[in-house]
Amino acid sequence: MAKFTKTDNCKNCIDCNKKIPLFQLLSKAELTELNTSRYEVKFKAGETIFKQGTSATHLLILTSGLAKFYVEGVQEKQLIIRIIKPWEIVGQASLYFDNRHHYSIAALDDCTACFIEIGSFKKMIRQNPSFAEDFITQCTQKGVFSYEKMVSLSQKQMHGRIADGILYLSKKIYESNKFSLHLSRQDIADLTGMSKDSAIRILKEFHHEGIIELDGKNLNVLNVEQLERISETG
Amino acid sequence: MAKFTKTDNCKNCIDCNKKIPLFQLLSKAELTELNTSRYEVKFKAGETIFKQGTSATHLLILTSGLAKFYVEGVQEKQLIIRIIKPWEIVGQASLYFDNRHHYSIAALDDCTACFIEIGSFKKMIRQNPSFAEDFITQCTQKGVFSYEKMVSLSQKQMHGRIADGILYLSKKIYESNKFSLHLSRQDIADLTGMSKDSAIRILKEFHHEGIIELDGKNLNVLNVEQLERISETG
DNA sequence: AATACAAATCGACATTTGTCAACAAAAAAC
DNA sequence: GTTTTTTGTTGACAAATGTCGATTTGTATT
Repeated sequence: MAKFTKTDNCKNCIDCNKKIPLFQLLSKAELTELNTSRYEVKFKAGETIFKQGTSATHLLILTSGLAKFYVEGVQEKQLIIRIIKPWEIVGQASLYFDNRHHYSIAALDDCTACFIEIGSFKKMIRQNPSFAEDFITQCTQKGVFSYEKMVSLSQKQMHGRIADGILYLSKKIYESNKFSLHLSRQDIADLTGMSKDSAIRILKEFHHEGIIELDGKNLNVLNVEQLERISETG
Repeated sequence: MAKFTKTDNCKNCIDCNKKIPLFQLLSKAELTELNTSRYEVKFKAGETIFKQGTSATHLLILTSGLAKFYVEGVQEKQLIIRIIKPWEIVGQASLYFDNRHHYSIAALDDCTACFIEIGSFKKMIRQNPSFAEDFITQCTQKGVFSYEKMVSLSQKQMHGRIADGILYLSKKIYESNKFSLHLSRQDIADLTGMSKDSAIRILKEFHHEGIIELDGKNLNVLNVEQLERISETG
């Protein structure tokens, strides 16, 4: 079980101000108010942070570590929608809907998570229009991202989907061509909607063709352009 | 080309009040203000209402007819995300993002469309917190819908996807077990992420098994429970 | 009614993808 | 350091799905 601990990552919401663009729109008084309702918990790699179907009372912000955001599909299969990085606000989907988590989140790494009570967050939305606007912007961006993901999952063949997955990790998550993966092969399969065996096969193929260099968890993208070409042609 | 016409469907935004829940949160003054920036256009079946990639200056509300909301994927293929009915507000995704349409909308039927200028809509969001909240609710609902769609597209086999498609049309769009389809077989394929030939095959199969009755465009869902079972098992 | 054209249908076949079993490698537990 | 367990890897095969061409049906036009 996760330990309930105060950490040094984020002593106070007023500090978060610097890390989270959305919070820069809040006054010091508002940040102080958010701070009173927040608490922080540490999770070990593999632990579940949010479980699909449970009730949603708090929003989540990671202050360290990485997590996977996934939905539980048919026959125990997971579909990883995206990877969660520090300073991203997670939980919008449940905010005004039915107060249920419609997805699960699990730590890929040792994580520190800050939880913000939904009520106080909603209050900010009501009283601070700029905050509301920025929040809506984030929701709509996620919408566009979803459409692209649907196209990838439903219209591209395995090579295209793996290319999309690698490009996503490289550009959006690790922001580097060379990185040490937090995902297992099964996770990569769940991210790209295929069987683990197929994911391994395509990764190996890319490796042999010199598009990537993959040794265990160490991934090095050698030819971004070709990955992008594969992504576009499907 | 679409004719620019005033119609009787929606003479005034103040009437829309009755049809669109979101608009019930607006004061008469606010509705009047929205009304000044709106205009109405008729589209014939097949015409494009929004084209992916063009700039988004207005939100759309159908006052009559049906339309398909789709993204243009790889190799000219379309992925139909959902069907648009009258009194639903469309265009959120572009509102605060980059003012581009990230999807296309085409009339499936003769349609009457009401266009609301984005600026005046944004003003309502800033000045009316309840309006903003309700709007956010809609965005988050769409998010949850997207996750379910991704699971359907990526984890279910053709039978499950066709079942999902039929259930969606029956429950959400036509709100009846028996209806006259506005979609072509190709559209059904684009909605469920498969080839036209495969869609036809599965539909025929369902027909022969007595799950549905399908004659041309006339669809009658005979066994909802079985469709739901097929949807769940994938 | 005759024609033209698009949509729907179907079977045969090719390709893609998943499954399974066996094994190797790595990590965790002892 | 050894054992156990998990994770990764591979090939052979089976199942799912797409493609193609031929044919039929339906719809619009003359």
